[in-house]
Amino acid sequence: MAIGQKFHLSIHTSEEIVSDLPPLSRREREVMDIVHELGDATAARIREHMAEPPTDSAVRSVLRILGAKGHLASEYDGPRLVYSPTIPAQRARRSVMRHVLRTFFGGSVEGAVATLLELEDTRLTPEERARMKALIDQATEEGR
Amino acid sequence: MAIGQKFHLSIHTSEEIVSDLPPLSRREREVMDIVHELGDATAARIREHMAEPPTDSAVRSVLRILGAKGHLASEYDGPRLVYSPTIPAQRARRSVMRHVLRTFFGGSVEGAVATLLELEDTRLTPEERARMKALIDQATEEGR
DNA sequence: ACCAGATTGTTGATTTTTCAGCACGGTTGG
DNA sequence: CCAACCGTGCTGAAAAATCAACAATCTGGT
Repeated sequence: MAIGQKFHLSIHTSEEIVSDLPPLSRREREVMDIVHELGDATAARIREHMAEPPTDSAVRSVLRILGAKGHLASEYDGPRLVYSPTIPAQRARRSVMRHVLRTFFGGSVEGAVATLLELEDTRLTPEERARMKALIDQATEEGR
Repeated sequence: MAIGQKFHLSIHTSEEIVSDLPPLSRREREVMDIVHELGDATAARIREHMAEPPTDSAVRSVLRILGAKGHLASEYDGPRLVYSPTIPAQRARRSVMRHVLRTFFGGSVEGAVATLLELEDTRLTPEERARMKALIDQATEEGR
């Protein structure tokens, strides 16, 4: 992708309608996911997390493009660049949840919660359980 | 993509590790999402749901490729083909949730539930509320 | 039987994505 | 000082994805 080029504002594709940022290719999305998971990360660290990592320089290319597209911000930490999502984490979380809720659960919050609770590796402490119930009541109180 | 070709089993990219099916390109993912949302659908109906739909024949190309890749199954309903996901809905739901949970919520079920409940358009009936609380207790009882 | 319109699959050209090679700058330690 | 590294960004070539045009097939109505 020619870096300087104009992005004609569009579409999602899946998973997000991250505002009006250009859509992501496959590799780009993989990288974005990793950065979201890590919070922020260097090129090397990102590469470590890839299932079938290409060359180091290839990873950097993707990072540069993601920067140009406005999906990633970068900052120097000593000698090396650290990348992080431009979209605030909370907003990204909501956006993904909204999309998943709609696409896979027909909008049913209950269905989504049920699936979350049924995941094999779900372990709840009594505190979590209590807080979650409280959240449910609270949501209702607030007119939801 | 050459249709007859071998897919060397791999990776997700995001959103899912749908088993060992080949990964999805951007358009392909968009189409898959639509099919998941609709349950099943014809080419025309899928096209209607696209934000910036290409030609009808372009959509069909994608559908055919998704079929070849094993992501979609198709069946004739009278004159026309109806497409549906090969992966059972419940399995797809779990898979996506697992991915989102890990990528965006650091594995915190509580965090995910909180976001679900805070979505603007979340409206709960008293029954739903009650059932969700029951689900929480139930999950715990079952050693989770 | 025939036609108009709709549905499907194929092909090949164009655009995008993916990736490795290379060159440059900065750091470290011998 | 200068070699051996590490990190960075650019460039261009190979691979994949995207898409429209086309031809074939089927449907239903006249």
